[in-house]
Amino acid sequence: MDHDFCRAHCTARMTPTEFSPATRAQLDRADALCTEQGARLTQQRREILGLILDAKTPVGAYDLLEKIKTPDRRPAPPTVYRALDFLLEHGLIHRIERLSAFVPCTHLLHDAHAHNPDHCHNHDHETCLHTAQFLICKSCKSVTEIAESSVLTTLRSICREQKFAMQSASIEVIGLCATCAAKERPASNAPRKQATSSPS
Amino acid sequence: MDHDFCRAHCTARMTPTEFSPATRAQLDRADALCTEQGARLTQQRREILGLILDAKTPVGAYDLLEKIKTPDRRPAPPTVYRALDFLLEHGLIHRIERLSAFVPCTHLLHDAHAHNPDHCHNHDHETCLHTAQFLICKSCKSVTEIAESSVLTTLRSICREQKFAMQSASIEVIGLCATCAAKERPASNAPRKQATSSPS
DNA sequence: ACGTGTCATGTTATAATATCACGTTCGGAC
DNA sequence: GTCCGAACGTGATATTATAACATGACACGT
Repeated sequence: MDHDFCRAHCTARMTPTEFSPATRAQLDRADALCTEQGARLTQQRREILGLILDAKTPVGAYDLLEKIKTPDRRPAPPTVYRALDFLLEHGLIHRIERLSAFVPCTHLLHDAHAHNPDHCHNHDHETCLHTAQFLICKSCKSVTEIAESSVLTTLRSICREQKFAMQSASIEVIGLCATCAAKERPASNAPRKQATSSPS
Repeated sequence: MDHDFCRAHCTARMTPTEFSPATRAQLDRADALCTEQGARLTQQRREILGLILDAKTPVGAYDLLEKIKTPDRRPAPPTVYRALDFLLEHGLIHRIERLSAFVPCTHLLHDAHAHNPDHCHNHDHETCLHTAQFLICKSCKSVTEIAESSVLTTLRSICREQKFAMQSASIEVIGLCATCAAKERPASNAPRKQATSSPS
């Protein structure tokens, strides 16, 4: 049948998700990083990473699983988890523990000089420490990665004192982002009127 | 029947788990804290808290569920989760996100002057911020709560800058405790950075 | 005593997240 | 080509968490 014939030709898959040029640029950078580490950013891993890059909020494993389904292809959870493990190991994404969800690491998001190793204050690849800090909005689930190196420095010195061999750390601050905080307090006990309740 | 008669008397349950005097003292303090907050540390919550206090490492919800089972009584998950929610809300335990498990808050563990509110540098009850920092040993799962208030202060100021309304934070450092680190490195005198490339 | 409200608990089912085990395929080294 | 290890497919299952609704226990006013 035509169908089989077609599949025999397009050996593995239909063109997967199409990403925007900006996303593709980020993916290409990720690819370069992997190559440099002697790892392969396969099509599948690339697709998962692209979806995480494009999402505005953290994405769960099963969300990803849904998104990569096609009429031809119904991947199972391990497919996604394997890709996520790879991306985590290579420092391309972070896991937000509080949400059981994933976000891209900022060093992929910010512009193209990305490859200069010493612009990464927070990603100390020397010591294999892939660590970051997040502000997580309880209401809209948005996540902001912050890079306050002093926090990490402090933690490191505490660990040294205790002879604790630090490998990584997660710092997650829960609360309300500026936008949501404004919404949730329409006319609270605050003495001042806070205007500017701008709708999103 | 005898059985019904007995139950009518011992209204709710058999003596649940028996705790050591030390644990009981901690539970009594927890009880006092609750009362002060207008909350009730019921028998059930007390039992769950006692089990968490007695455990040497973080305890999972389903571990607790197993432990509170008796021939008479086969509680379901919500029973445990409700107790845990209560204990979390009242600042008696912490959740370790990385392990999906629970540990007692140190202010219950350390001695009996407990009730002086201002010895709690780290539990800013004024602002309802119940936050702590943990060192988690990957190998033995032991967890140490540390109280470095400067970390929290730094985070708070970052949040202020970004107009982020901080409600709580989890800081979890992963690595190897002194004991396990010694075990895992039988004879590494190498000053060079050792390629620990694929441990986990 | 009687309803009534509230907090705590019981019970059944199911959702959401994550891993195991085992077989197949793919890509590169030789 | 042959071989090997990494990557992937697949089915089953483990682990963690919550929804939805019913019951029990107790205080309070009447």
